[in-house]
Amino acid sequence: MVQRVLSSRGERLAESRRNVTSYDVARHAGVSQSAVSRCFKPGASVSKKMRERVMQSVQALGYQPNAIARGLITRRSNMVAVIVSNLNFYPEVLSQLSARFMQRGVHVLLFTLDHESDVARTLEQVAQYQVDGVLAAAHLTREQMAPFHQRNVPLVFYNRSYRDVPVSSVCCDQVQGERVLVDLLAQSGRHRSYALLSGPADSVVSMQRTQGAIERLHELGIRDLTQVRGDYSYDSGRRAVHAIFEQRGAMTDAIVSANDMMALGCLDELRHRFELDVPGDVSLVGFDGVRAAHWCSFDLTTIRQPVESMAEAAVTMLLERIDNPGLPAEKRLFSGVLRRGATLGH
Amino acid sequence: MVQRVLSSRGERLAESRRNVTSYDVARHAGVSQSAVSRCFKPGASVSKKMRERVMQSVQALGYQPNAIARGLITRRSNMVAVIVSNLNFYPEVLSQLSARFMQRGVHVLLFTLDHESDVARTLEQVAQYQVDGVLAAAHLTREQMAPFHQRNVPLVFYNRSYRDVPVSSVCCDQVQGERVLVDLLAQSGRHRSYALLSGPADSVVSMQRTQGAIERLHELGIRDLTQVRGDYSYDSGRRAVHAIFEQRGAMTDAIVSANDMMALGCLDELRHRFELDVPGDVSLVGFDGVRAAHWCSFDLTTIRQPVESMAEAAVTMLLERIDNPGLPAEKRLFSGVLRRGATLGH
DNA sequence: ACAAGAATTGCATCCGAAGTCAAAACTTTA
DNA sequence: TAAAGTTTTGACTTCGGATGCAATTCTTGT
Repeated sequence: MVQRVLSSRGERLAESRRNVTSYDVARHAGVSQSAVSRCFKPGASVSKKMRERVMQSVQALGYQPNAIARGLITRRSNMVAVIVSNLNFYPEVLSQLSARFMQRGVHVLLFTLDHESDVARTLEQVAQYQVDGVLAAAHLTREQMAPFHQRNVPLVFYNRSYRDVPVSSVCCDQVQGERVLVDLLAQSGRHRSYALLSGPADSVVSMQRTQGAIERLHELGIRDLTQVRGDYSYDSGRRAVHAIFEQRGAMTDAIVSANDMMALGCLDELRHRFELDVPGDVSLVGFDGVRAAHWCSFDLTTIRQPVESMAEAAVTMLLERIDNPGLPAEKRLFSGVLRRGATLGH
Repeated sequence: MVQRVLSSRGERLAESRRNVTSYDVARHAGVSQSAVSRCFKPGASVSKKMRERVMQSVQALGYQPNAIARGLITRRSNMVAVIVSNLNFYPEVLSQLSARFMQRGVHVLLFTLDHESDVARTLEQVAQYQVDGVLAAAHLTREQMAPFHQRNVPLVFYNRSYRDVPVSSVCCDQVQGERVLVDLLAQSGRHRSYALLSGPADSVVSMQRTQGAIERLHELGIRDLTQVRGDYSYDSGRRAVHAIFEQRGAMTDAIVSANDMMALGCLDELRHRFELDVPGDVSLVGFDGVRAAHWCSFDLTTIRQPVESMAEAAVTMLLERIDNPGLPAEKRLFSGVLRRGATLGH
């Protein structure tokens, strides 16, 4: 049957199954394969006549260069791996990153981690796909970074910095942001009792934020504070309110949440379950500056991460290092932008 | 200089720059390259002794098969393209899709479209990367699908269906969902005047929803309704309220929004700017079932898209068709799940 | 111990584009 | 118009792993 298809007129059919290759174009145009290849390379030495002839055949056959084959020989896949842990806050980040990479003709191989646990398996996959670079919004151990360094695959971290490892990163200054928030709380009302709501135990970002807050509270002479833990989600924010009030009765009148989602959960729970007034009875601050924080129902006081600038910086840093592997590691730290909402007593 | 590096002891250095290949492993283990390759192929004929020897060298050298090279010869990249238009509602979808693909060892090449406009350029890229399949949550014209059909690259649409084109899709039944909502509105209160808030003009989903609502309203003998248009965003929902009241005075007491985000915008604007009671003064329904719709501040009545089932179905359909290109196109339609919140008068 | 059969292994080739280098085709100059 | 110089072009090799097929090794039965 296949035989029959291939005979006589069958060439068409057979071709539609196979991909159109540069050889096909070459034959059609009556030139060599190299010539075709050169027509797709920007600065190559090709005469006008040649280029026209080739392009005509390209059009006629609907030829598309095979990026896989090209990647094999050039050792450049034009793909980067983007590794994100959870998509809670990251949808905004991811869409920024993706858009910016695409704009520069780089393709994104997406890896999502459910529990920051299957990192090892994921990294194996990343390595096999010969990506030109890795943008990680997830925690890697030093050992896990090693293969990339060895193979000269640049690695840029998003919102994870490693104090003692010379690796590039783009971060929002969690500590400073948290200090600003605490100062604001301290100034704006005389709060009797503070509660800190942190994120998951394995989140470095959460740890930094909580630490930053504690540090500043201590400096201000406030040592008496409740600490509870959530998982960054709205629901865990709601639950946290109960945990806080159980620990300290209704004393608590200032809550510092490690992110906006949990803060919104707190806010709703305070208002609707406890029928408390925010900011009348309790002051509340978050961190991130997610969309919902700006909604009229909430109007949360928070620190907005400059996602656009950070994404731009991360993308640029990575691409620069791909083009120039010699560049040293660099850590860029962005300040968050205070957004003063109505969740703060005065 | 390179010469010097290559001489004598330099082999090491040179190797660390280059990737470890199956040849390197073969040499190290004293076997042929084919043998190494076979050790990585599941059902291949390899003796225990051989496998052990090879794997030892693999460990020693830290060999990772090159997925690009493999893809070239097998014509299977093990990558699928996921094309999403905007990430408003899609973060949830995307994380579902990504997780499920990863789980099955398939890699996701992500393409995000800002304006559903640069589809053409994007598709070119997709074609060049030899993906095994395409999962599109964006609108393609028939001509844009053609190349994939020709090259036998399966294509599955997410929430876009094409009545007359035999192409696979997984959709939520927009029309039926909207009818349920309208029925609920009609039953639950005697509304004087309905307003329909639709999404962007080029969104097929929005069109279906709006049409579904209009159809059912007509069937119920309600012809007198206001129509305004938003862009799916919270802010456009807020603006829409003004537009509605400008058109019909304060007559309107039922708003049917084409998605949740805009509905939430309406809700906030109604309550906070207009100081109206929802559901006392105005009833409101959305569509999608996003997380925020469930938050206590809103408790929106909406139709939840069964994202998990839909993602699972889409992934399965695509992978099945990759493994078996003969499978016919199939359209799967999921019913939305009514979520009755507190935004409905009675 | 030896032939027949089954299981392994290695050789050679292929996938599709890119780059090297020498041959061929053009220009310029004397 | 021939020689020298410049630009284009094509033959051939390469990237790294997979696979058909022949050669080899290992079983098994007699």
